[in-house]
Amino acid sequence: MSVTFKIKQAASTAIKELYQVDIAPSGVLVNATNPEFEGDYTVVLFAFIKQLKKSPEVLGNEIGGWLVQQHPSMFSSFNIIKGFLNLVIADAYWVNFLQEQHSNHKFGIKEHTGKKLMVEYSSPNTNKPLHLGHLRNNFLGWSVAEIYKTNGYDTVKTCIVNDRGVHICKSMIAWQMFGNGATPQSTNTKGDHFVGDYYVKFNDAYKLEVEQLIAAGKTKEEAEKQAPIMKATQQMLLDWEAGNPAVIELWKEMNSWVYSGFDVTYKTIGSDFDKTYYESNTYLLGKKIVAEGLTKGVFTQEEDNSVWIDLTNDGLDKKIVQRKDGTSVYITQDIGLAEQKFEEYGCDKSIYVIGDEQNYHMKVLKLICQKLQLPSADGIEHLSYGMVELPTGKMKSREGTVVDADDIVNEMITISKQRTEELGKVKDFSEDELKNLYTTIGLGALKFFLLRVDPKKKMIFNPEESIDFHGFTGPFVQYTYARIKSVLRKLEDVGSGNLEVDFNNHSLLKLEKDVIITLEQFPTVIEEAAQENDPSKIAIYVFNLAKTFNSFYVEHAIAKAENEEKKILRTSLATLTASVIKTAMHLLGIAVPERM
RNA sequence: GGUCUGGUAGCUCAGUUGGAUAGAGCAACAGCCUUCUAAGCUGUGGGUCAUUGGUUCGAAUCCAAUCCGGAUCACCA
Repeated sequence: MSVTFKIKQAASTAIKELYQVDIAPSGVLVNATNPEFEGDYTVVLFAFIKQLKKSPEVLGNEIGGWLVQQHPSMFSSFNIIKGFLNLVIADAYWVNFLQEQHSNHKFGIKEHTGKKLMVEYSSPNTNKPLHLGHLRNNFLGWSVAEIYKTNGYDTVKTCIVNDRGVHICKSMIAWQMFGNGATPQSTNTKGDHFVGDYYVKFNDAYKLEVEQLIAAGKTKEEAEKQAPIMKATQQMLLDWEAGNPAVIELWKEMNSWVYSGFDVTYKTIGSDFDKTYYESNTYLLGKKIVAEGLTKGVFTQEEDNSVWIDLTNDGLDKKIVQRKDGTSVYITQDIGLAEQKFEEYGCDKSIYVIGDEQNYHMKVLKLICQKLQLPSADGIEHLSYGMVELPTGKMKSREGTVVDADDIVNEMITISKQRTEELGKVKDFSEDELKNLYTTIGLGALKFFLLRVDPKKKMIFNPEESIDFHGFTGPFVQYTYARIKSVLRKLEDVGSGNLEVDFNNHSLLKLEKDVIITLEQFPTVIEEAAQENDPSKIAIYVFNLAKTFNSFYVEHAIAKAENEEKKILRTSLATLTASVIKTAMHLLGIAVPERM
């Protein structure tokens, strides 16, 4: 149980005992004490003065006095400034906390709750390679799943691959026209990039044809419709849907190239999935649900046989759920897939990691599922994230301003190699160890950078300046970890004592206490991160912890502490800090090196 | 136009259900390595929290209006 919650409880009890008034613990506001005043945590009294008809001073003295008297092991003293009751937590309390947790490698990790979470993330198209925006998606999805795992959930990570449709056919047509039988192997190109190149070639050829048609007197609209390459593409989609063997064969082959490319990228960045759904298998889903919805009266059928739902009473629009030819539309497929997922896994909650341009779609999806009273409905949550933009604006593939995922990952690894070599601290590492270290640091920097920002907000990526290895970054936290481990290794050599020293009357130094207070907040932060589907809470926390520890580290010696008692205390402090950093970074998908 | 969303230091971002003099990092400037890893630490400067009004003991936070961005409003996925 967290300190702040204990304070809330104690204050609630105090008010009940002193004034016979019921105030729930959650109704007590507890903040960290402002650094200029004495105290660790502060109870804000303003909310109670009206109800209890006492001045803040009297109230503070009575509650503060009661707390110190009733819980001497927790509160050592108090003071009142205006309506703020500042509480000093007893050093013995903090020391006790440290003694209990210092060797607990699972500090902050909760027991299994039996609840199940599904996270759908990544969801690539198979016509081009991944870019920076996909990385944000992948890192968020993986991290959120891990955060829930730590909160006691069983998790299922899924991916829906958008493997069919016009965009795929574009790459296929371009390959038929310009490929001359080339393959990723024959050109020594990564499969997803290989196919992506033909997607670009398609667009170039299409643009040219449209220009020629316009020059021949067509309107822009006519030209776009009549361009031969576009007509061929649409014909190919029809052939695909009709099951034309040659088209299906080509489609399978080109997709397999893309998957082999994706596999490499996923392996590097650490994305993995328990279940992959393919849209080519799910795009016909939902018909049964439409039929059920019609009998339930949730949907209505028009004269042309198309089926609709009217959401105007919910502040939304009318939505089509089935075309007049009886085929499903996007939203219907999603409803069908939601049901299929629920039937297969029965998760309590299902988080969709999807860009914020689909906010409306996701709102409609959940609402329709609720109206249909599908069991999956209430568990649907949209983890909506903002776009990654460049200083010059949005990334546009046409203008060549897309930051390719493989490129940026490689660049980060290269930079981390340079920095590491400049510093020259790991010259004794083997080739493999060095390679691992560069990857750990490079990916750490990239993941931390993309996860440290509130997912809901769009973010700006400046290739020159954004990637830094100092300050609020992954490598800063990794470095703090490596430095602690270095100290601990030295302590092992000389043999450190255990915690059997009597700390009852031990008084903590300011910087020691700062670290312990921060450590104690970790479990609460993990809970908040899950509640809000927000890994940035973890990133901000772990940076703050590393910073606080570093301030302590430069000021006070651990291995060469003033006396044995201090040495043991600080060793356990460092041990727990390292452990929390490791756990927290893991929640972000970031590894921590023993040395760097 | 309707709906949603954002505007905080030169730049990138924090800021819990309203709480004390609005915080970090980067950049700038000034310091700290014969002592546990300087990818570190300490300090300085830097703000009309878009604007205006309202709610109250108290507003960056809540409400209203205005200004400026972005997303969305497909029988595409």
